[in-house]
Amino acid sequence: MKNKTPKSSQKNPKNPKKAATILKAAEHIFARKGFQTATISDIAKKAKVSEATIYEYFSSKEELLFAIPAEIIQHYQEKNREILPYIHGAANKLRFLIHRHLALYEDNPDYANVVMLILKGNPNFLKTEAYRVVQSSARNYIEVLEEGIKSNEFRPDMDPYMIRAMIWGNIEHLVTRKSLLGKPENLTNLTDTLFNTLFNGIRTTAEQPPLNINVHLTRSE
Amino acid sequence: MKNKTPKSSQKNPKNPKKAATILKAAEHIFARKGFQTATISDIAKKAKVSEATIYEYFSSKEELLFAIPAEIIQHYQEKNREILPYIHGAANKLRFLIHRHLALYEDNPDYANVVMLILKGNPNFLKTEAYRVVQSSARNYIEVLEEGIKSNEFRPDMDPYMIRAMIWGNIEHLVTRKSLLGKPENLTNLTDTLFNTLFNGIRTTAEQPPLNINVHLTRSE
Amino acid sequence: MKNKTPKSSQKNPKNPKKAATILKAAEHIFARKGFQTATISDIAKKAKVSEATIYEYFSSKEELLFAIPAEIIQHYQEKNREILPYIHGAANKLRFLIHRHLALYEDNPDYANVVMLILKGNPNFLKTEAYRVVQSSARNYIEVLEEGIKSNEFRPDMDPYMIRAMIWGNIEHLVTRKSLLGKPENLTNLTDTLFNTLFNGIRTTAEQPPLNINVHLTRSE
Amino acid sequence: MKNKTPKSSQKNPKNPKKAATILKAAEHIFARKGFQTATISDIAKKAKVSEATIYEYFSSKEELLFAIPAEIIQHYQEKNREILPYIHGAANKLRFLIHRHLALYEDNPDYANVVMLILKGNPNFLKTEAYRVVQSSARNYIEVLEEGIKSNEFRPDMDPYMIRAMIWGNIEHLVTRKSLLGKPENLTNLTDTLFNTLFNGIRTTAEQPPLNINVHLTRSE
DNA sequence: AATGAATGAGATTTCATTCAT
DNA sequence: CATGAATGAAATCTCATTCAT
Repeated sequence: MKNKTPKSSQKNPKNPKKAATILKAAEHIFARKGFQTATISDIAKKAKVSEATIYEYFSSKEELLFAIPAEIIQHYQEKNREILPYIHGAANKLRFLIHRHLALYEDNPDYANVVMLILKGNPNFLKTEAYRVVQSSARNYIEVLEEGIKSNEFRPDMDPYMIRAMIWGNIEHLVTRKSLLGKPENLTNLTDTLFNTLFNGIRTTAEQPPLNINVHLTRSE
Repeated sequence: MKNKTPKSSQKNPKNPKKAATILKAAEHIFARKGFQTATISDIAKKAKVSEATIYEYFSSKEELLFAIPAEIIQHYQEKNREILPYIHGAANKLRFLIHRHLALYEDNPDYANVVMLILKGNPNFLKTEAYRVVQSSARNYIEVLEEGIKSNEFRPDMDPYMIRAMIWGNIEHLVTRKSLLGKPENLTNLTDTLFNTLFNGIRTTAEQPPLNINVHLTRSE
Repeated sequence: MKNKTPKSSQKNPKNPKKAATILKAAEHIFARKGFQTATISDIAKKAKVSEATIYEYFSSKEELLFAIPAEIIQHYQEKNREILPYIHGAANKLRFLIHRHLALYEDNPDYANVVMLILKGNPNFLKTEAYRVVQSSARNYIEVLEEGIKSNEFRPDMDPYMIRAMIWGNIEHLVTRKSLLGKPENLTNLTDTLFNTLFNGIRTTAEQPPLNINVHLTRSE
Repeated sequence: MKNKTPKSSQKNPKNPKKAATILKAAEHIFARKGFQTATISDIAKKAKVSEATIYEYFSSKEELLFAIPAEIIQHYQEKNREILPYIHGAANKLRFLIHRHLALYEDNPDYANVVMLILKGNPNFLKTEAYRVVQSSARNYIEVLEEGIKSNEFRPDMDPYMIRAMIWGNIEHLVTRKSLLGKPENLTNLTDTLFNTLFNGIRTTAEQPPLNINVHLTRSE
């Protein structure tokens, strides 16, 4: 007789405004308490709804967590796709992507916390629709980097995937530090440093063995 | 997050061998199940001791978690400190550090999992003794980078902290990917790619700063 | 067991057709899921009405359950009362009752499930109007059995209540088996077996010790 | 990472006495409140242990329920098997089984409640080990009935399975009535009524096969 | 008359942790 | 030293039920 129906992970958006309220509350609480420590009760209180109401909109605590990035990342990627074509040159595009990436986290510190401290460590997130969008936004980098190679702006021997890992890793490292230590107060300011370092490397130009050309002017006798 | 009275965080190492067994078991279990999902019972079973015995050696589940990196990171850093002086040139030292860093995670995949997916998201880890060692190992990078500036191997205008973030972030990004997706099968192989990119940047050589041409006009007698 | 204020147990039959639809749906769901496991939501879906509508017709889940037998048993008993007078002889009447009893469950397997697996275990059902009708239908048996005693068809020393318990128990046992195990595929076919066994007992006739009467004819001297 | 181990439904009998205490408490509470209405908390209070302790011994509320009949039915059946061989004649054996059956419930009214009102309606019970024993005890009846046919004590045309259904159903009907209505105060007293009715039927003796009268005419000398 | 939306009210279950032996 | 046994303390999640529209 027992017969659990496999709960539909898609709840009807009865009242989209309330869903958004709950999501914001969840983001706030998760960002401060972590996933396990945060309770549905905390979130319900913050959102000023009953706990049961949360379950009307999200079928589990984890689904609630995973729903947090969905909209923001979607919007982020759409805007990227919209603007990129207007930017000239792969290097400029790359700088733009880096800036956007940093701004995303700078403008949404709670979101940054949730992503860096909670979602990144949760393998189930990989199965999420939101993660699909993350992947698609990662492709931006690859496309721009390949464009730069074609246009001769970037070294042809570089591996776009490695470069992306470098950028992505750098950004996430900075964001995580900010989340945990508050240290790099401002993130977007670092856009140029990051870009320039990546673009030029750290080798001192002087290091490039200067060509010493000794020209001996000899007076012809 | 939860922050109970910190108890005697130093338990008598009654039987160091058993402590090590427990730690290995914990690493194994945590790596596979995550912190919350893993149970003391799981770990006890794996270590073939009773749950109560675990509490003889570690005063809480979280302390057990934090104890995992202690030894490995200590040993890692000591070896770094030991070898570094024998390496000539900041660039070579930097390459060495990157290699060691990648090897650390490559050689200890369970440890990598624990660090990337669990510890990084736990703010309490920052208060840990082990984290102190992590910080000290982070200083290696700064020292080497500063040495490189002094020795004119690296650009004087670069920010060592930013460069370190770049390297560190890149490495952790790669390691996390490997933990979650298994993707970069081999990590240490990437040492040179990472180093070279960082060293030379991605700008095509054609656009590199113009050669310095020193013209010495010598009057021939 | 739980016994909340009994509310207005008589709801206005706003739309009798809809009430019937809901009842059929409830019977279907309860029969398959049991009382606790079945949800109002399940029933609402099956009946294609909203959950709130169910509460327009039935004031609680339990009242809904108890409403299921009401009509069917009423109709069953009315028909019994109607036909019985036309049957000649207590034995024939008894056979008729058994047949009807078996047919009731055979023709309504969902109803059989609900009665055997759910209602029988619920003490609150005894306070129900429907149970009153069950009792009155039980009286049929008593009346017929007593008639049989009077008419000398049945042993005068038998206890009608015990006999009824025997019949009733036998039938319910068979029906329950069918509900749970599907085993006696056909129920009404068993009417005669049941009746004959009851009527004749299981003692072999040969077993009745033959009376040996020795008659000595003596010639008077 | 999530990885629920499929709980072993066999818990170590750490302390058999405590397990028995819990079982008795559960029987008591379930008998009075029904399965759903009874709470683990109720049972824990009655057994004077914590709720968690109950879960040390039984892995779920339902398993706790199913554990109730295990021992009692086992013991019941063992005793039956032990005594049966000493009884002479199928009829006597049958009377014995009926008596034992009634006594089982008479002597354990809480147990009777649990079986009649709760277990009988739970299809999962059929998958239970205890149910296996019930089945084996049901086989007693069949064996005795078949023996009676062979020995010519019982009619050869009777269906043992039907007869068993009759007895079993009758008994359960009486026990259920007693559980719900308290009505047949005494159960074992009914043994003979039940047996005799079954044995002789309810047909009036007048209609029974005519007596055999042997008349020996002897000529006196 | 019908229902979408909201929630009150708990119960089961899980573990980390303790303590007496 | 080691551990078997016991439990305190919550948290998630489920539904029957209500009410405003």
